[in-house]
Amino acid sequence: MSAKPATAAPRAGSPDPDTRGRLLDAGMRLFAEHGYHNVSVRDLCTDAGANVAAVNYHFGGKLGLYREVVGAAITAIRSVSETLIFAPDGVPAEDRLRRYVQASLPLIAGRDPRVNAARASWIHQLMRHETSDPTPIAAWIAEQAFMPRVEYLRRIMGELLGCSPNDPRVRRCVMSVQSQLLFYAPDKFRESAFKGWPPNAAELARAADHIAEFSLAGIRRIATRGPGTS
Amino acid sequence: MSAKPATAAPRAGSPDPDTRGRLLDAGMRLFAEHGYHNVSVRDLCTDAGANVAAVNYHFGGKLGLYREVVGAAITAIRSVSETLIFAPDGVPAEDRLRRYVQASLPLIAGRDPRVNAARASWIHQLMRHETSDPTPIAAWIAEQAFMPRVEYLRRIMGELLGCSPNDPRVRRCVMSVQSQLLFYAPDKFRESAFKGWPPNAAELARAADHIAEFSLAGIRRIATRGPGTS
DNA sequence: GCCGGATTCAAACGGTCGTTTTATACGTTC
DNA sequence: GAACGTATAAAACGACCGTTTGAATCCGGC
Repeated sequence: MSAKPATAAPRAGSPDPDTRGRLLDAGMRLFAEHGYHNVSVRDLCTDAGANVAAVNYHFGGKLGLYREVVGAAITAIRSVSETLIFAPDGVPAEDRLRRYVQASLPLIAGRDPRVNAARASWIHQLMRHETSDPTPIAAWIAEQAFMPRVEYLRRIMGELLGCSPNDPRVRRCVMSVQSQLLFYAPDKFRESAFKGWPPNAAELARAADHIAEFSLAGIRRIATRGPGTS
Repeated sequence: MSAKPATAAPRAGSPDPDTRGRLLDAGMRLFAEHGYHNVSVRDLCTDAGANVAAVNYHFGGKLGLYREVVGAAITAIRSVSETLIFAPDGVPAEDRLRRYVQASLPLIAGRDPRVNAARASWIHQLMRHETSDPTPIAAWIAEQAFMPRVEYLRRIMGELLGCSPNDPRVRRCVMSVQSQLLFYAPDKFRESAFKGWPPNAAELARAADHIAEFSLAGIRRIATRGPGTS
């Protein structure tokens, strides 16, 4: 399978669109679908039309390919966060929360038509796999892909509650919102066990509206109670 | 050729406290910890001090042992639901929801001192594994262990919202509450990625209080909006 | 032509997997 | 004591795993 010249260095600046690229693509799809541990090197190479040895040659091993693919997904999700989820500080906190919820939910569920569906929900499917079966890079994924959005939510929540972002109520309200959103991440168990799952795009929009209003009311209620302990 | 001894009762009334019982015990601990796919028959037999062939002899295979162990856990969790989580219909709906949340959370997190910690959080750890890597009995687990509590929550929610349990708002409020609770299920990813996780018993009690008040306010807010669509 | 590095390939490595086979010991019942 | 069903034990089965090997192939530069 050689129709490409592939002039100079293999990984430095060269385009190298052949085997290496197809392996990255296959890794993105298969790892998201089945998780790191449930995809074999032979699966990847068959899908990419490459030889079994290609993964070791180009990435130094299965984990090397995983690392690279996760890195690409992280930069993708961070740029999506900046453009679609976050809003300038001038916007009222309530509206920023609504936007956060409305934009996050289709992204988490992998159904945002504006972005490559695979690339968008990728990191969430992947984190769900890490949840029960962590790889060596689990902490790195959390720090790079997850924490920026949590920090953003914490700032909003501090404003809504009228307290420091370090108040324990902030943390608990952040978890309340975030847990409702993550509930919609692709989930093989719910898909196979519950009828009507996953929800379609229209239902997803209604769910986002529900989560925003439900949570804003909850936050207002928590704000009326004194600062909590711990 | 023999997966089951045909004639006499190998499982019914016979004491058989030896290998078979130790395998069930090992299965309960190891499957909950690592999930079905990440525990090998040799792990189980080593832990139980049995021969590799014992699993096939007593349970007809690895899946047979899993089935039996899950069945025991399901009857355990259902009896716990009856005694600790549910309340009679006479109790006001708000109080029933509070009780549901307060009792569920330590159970889901595996930190209820009143019940065998392993047996209690068992089914939740297990469902988390099924989430990313389902076994053939995933749907059965959901139906037997999960749906009864969801149905109970739906009745409460119908009362609180003042509408039929079939109103779509009921379903969405149930998911809002349930997602906040399930967020606290044992989770290797969060453990390895976030400091301060998992929360201790005191923080867990505060979290339950937070979830109850947060959710009750959210529900009251949703109740003021007309019946939703879908 | 030929060289040298980059890439691909078929084959095999050692290892673990779930399961099966074969043989041996134990406890009853005849 | 012989026969029989039950239970455990050691060894092996075929399949798959991630990785490595070593030879074959390509291609620009000499």
